[in-house]
Amino acid sequence: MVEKKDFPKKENHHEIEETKKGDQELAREVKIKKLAQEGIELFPHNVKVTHSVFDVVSDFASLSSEDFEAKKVKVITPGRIVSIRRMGRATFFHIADSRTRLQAYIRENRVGKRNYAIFSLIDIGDIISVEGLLFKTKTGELTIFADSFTFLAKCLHPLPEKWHGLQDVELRYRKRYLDLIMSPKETEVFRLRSALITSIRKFFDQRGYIEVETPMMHAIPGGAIARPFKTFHNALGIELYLRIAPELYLKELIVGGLGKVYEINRSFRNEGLSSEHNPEFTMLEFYEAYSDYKDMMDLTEELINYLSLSLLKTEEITFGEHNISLKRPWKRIKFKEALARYSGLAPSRFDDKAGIIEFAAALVPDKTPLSYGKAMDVIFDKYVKPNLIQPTFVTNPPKEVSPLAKESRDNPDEAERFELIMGGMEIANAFSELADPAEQRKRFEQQAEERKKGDEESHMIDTDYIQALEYGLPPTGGEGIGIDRLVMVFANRKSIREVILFPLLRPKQKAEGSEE
RNA sequence: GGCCCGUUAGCUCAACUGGUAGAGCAACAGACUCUUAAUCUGUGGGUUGAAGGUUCGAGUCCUUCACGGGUCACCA
Repeated sequence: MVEKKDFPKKENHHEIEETKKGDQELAREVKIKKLAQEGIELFPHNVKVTHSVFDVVSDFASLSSEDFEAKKVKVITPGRIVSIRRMGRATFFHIADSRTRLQAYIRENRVGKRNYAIFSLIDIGDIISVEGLLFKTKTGELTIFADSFTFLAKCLHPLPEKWHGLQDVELRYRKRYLDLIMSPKETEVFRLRSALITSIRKFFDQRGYIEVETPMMHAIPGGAIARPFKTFHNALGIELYLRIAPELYLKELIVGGLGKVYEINRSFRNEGLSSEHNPEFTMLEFYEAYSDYKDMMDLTEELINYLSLSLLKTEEITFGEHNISLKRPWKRIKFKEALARYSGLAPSRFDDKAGIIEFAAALVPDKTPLSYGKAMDVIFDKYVKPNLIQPTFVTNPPKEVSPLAKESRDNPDEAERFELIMGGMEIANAFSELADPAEQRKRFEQQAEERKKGDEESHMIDTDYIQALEYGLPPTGGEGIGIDRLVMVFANRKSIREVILFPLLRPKQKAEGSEE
C-alpha cells in the first residue's frame, strides 16, 4: 500500500501547474530534444516576414487559381499552428493570427526529406513562419505551398480542444492568452474596445477638449461616493488612496482655465465584484466650462450615437434579449417620476419621507438606517434601473446623494444631475457642477456627518478642493461614463469580465496540507 | 458577505436510486501526396478540486475548506 507521504508535497496551485507534466508535455520535450540535436533554433531572435495571415487572406482570397499560376505570389507568413492533417508524405495545416486562419501545404518532395522529418516534430500550438507560393486547392481554399518553414516559438503545452475551444470560464479569465488563441471572437471584443476609446478621443479632440492625466494616488479620495483602496508612501510617510474618481482634479483644471478637459483612465473602488463591477474600472470623465447638465445630455447623446454609427454602423444595438435604439432624442424622465412609474407607488407617497424610508428599508433589511435620499436611491436601483433598457436620462435625483452637484433651479431638494441608464445599467452620471465654495463646504460637512454615523462611503472634507472653488469655478457641466459598461452594451456582453482582459480574480490559494 | 449551482484525462463532456471511472478531440505507434472537425488500425493517459466522515463499498451521501458561475446587498 502506498503511503500518503510518498506523493509529492503540494506547495500551491501555481507550483503544481508549473511542475506537473502530463504525457503530452513529455512528448513535446522529446521532440524539443530531437530538434536540438538537429540544430534547430526554437526561439530565434528575429524573423523575416512579408505578410500576416490577415494580410494574405484579405489581399489574395479573391484571386483565382489562374491568377496565382500567372503571378506566382510568394509570401513569408508567421502564425500559430492550430490544426494539422498529416497524410504520409504531405501535410495540410492551418496557421492563425488573432483574426483569421490560413491553410498551408507541405510536401516531402518539395522541402526535402530532412525538412519534412523536422516538420513531423511540429505540434499544434507552435509558432512558425511559412515561406512559399500561394495557390488554391481543388476545393478553393487559399493555401501556402511551403518551400520552407522556420520555428518562431515552441509551445510546450497542448492547446484546448479545437472544436469546442476553451469553455471553462475561470480558465478563460486566468489565462486570457489561451482564450485569445482559441477564440478569435473574443479578440473582436477587445478590438472593439480599443476602437471605441480611439473614437472617444477623436470626438473630444475635435471639439477642442484636451486630454489630461490627473493623479491616481490621492491624499483624500473624492469625486464619488465609494470606499477606497488604501496604500502607503514610504518616503513621505503618508497614507494615500487609489482614486475613486478623477473628478475634483479635473474641476481644478477648469478653475485653472483649461475650459474643456477629459481623462480616460482607471479608477478604483473597494467594493464587491459582480457582473457589472470590477474593482478597477475605466472611466471617461469630461468637463466643459460655460455649460450645464442639459448640455451634457446633448453631448452624451451625440457621443454615443456617433460611436455606434462609426464603429457598429448602426443605431440599433442588440443587447442580450433586447434591442436598444440609439436614435436621438433619448428619453428624459425625472427621478421622482421614474420612481413612481416603476415602483407602483403613488407620486404623493413620496412626500411621506418616513413612509418611503420604511418602504426602502424593507427592501434591504440588513442596512443601517437610511436617509430619505438614500431610501429613494434604493427604490430606484431595485425597481427603476432594471427596467430602463432604452437609453434614458434620469434627471434631478435627491440633492443629499449628490454632494458635488448644483441644486436644481426648480426644487431645492433635487440636484441638477442626471444618470444615463441603458440596458438596465448605469452608464453615465453628470451634473451641473457645484461652484459655490460655501455651499460645497456645507455639503462636505453633511457627508462627514454620515461618515461619523458609520457610512464609510461618504465624502471626506477636501479643503484643497474648496479652496480651488474659492478662486472661481465657472458654470460647468461634467460627466463620467463607465467605459467597461459601454463596451458591454456595444459588444453585447452581459458580464464586465468579458470586456476586461484581466478581470480581478481571487488568487488560487495554498492547497490544504501544504503548511509546514 | 448571504443563498443557489458547479469543479471527473491536456480540452469538451458522460457515468441511473451508492456497486469494475468512459467517449470525442488532443497525445503516442503505424498506413496514407488536395486534406479541412481528414480517414483507417492499434496504444497509453485519472490521488474524480482538497481534507475529513458515513458505508462491506463513495465521482455519487454528509461536514469543512478552496476556486468559479448565478443571484441579493454596496458602488460606475
